[in-house]
Amino acid sequence: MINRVRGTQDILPARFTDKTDAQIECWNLVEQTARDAFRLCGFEEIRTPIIERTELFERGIGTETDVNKEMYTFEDRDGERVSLRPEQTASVVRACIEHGMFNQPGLAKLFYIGPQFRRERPQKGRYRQFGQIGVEVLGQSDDPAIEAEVIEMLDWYLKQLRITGTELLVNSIGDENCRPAYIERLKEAIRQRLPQLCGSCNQRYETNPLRVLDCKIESCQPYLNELPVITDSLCEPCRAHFQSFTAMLDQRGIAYTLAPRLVRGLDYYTRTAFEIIGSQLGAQNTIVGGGRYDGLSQMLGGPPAKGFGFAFGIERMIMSLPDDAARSLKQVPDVFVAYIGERARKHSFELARRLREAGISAVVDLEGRKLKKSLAVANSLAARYALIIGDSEIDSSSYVLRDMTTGEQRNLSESDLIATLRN
RNA sequence: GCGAGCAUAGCUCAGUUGGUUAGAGCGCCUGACUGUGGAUCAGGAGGUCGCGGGUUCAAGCCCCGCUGCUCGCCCCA
Repeated sequence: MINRVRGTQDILPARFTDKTDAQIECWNLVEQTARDAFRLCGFEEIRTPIIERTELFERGIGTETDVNKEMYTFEDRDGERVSLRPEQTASVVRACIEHGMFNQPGLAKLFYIGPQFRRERPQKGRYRQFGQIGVEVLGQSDDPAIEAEVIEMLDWYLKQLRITGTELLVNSIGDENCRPAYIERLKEAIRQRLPQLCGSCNQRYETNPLRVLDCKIESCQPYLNELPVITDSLCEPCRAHFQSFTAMLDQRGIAYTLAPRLVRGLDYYTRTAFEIIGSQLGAQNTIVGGGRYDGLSQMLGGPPAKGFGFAFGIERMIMSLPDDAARSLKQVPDVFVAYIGERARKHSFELARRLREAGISAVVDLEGRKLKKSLAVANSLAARYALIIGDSEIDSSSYVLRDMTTGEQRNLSESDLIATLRN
């Protein structure tokens, strides 16, 4: 017995599993709804390789972080270091640079859907291979209208999925002009409180002071509230940008909460950062994270370009879905064709082909079962109708169509049959 | 990287202070019903009790090691 590798999942038809984030119906719902919602706003799909040069991710993330330890990295036969993508923003920006997409007029408004890989300890809603959907807007403009539009689109998407009870948190984390000075002020303030703060806060004081701000430890909370917030330290352009952004959310009637302690860990993030949190999952309650990353293109060796985007994990989105979300999506055949005898069997295959040509999904018994067994299979597949064909049906060119819900049966000619099955 | 829990049929689980042939429900197969599913009834298949070692007259049960899974912590691009 060879099992799947740790932290990966098989996505099965719902009738084979109760685990919603392993049901193909849920995945299709989340993915298809995204494609539809994003297309309405003029976004175009992009697919990038799941394998990239390790350097691509190291540039943006830095080599010494333990993010690196969580990458699947290996040496290719020719000695090149490659990694399974741990995120996709860098890949999308790389593709834009590589194909000169910034040279087209207007913005590149892109979305992607696909697997990503992080070698973490698996736990609830967290896998080593996980699905992610993301949106990126790249180009020369950093107009806050881009941010408001993207968030409105995301809001619409969540509404389409009937996910409610979410909260939008927004913040500005400044840029290279105002953030360094703020970080110094923050470190100074943290230094005063180091003895009172928890162990990981003490560690983050050294490695990533901004992250102290979103420590979840209860005993740290009173001290965190005393720390200076970045919103008070923004330079004038950043302050104006953020004000304009929130004003646009107001105009669009999108509710939000100012979250001055919402931060991002990496250097290329600038200005607007946001998250959408849900009530479903306790401490791990972030459903969507996003923000502006104006520094990334240049960091990857491309032209100066502004960027804004978000991403979310598909498994976690599925867990936020209402319970009945995927029920209507179960794929059931329109008709199951059952036959009696060898002559009818041949006839069934031909008839099934004509039904399929008419756009009707038809499943024929391939096992030579008795009528009774065929109907039992039709029942377990939840087929809407069963078609019963025997010698007398062939001779009279009139087939028995059985409604599997009511048990009602009608005799129909082939053309009436097709008309009925098409609804 | 750290911690906790779990591992018995396809699935969900029971299995007494260690006792002889390891059970149930659901599902699956066959039949009652030679051309009618779901309901009922009768029968059947399916298990190296995760793996390896130890204790014992005797281990699914106790002990040790390993592996796997799950859930936390850390981290979260």
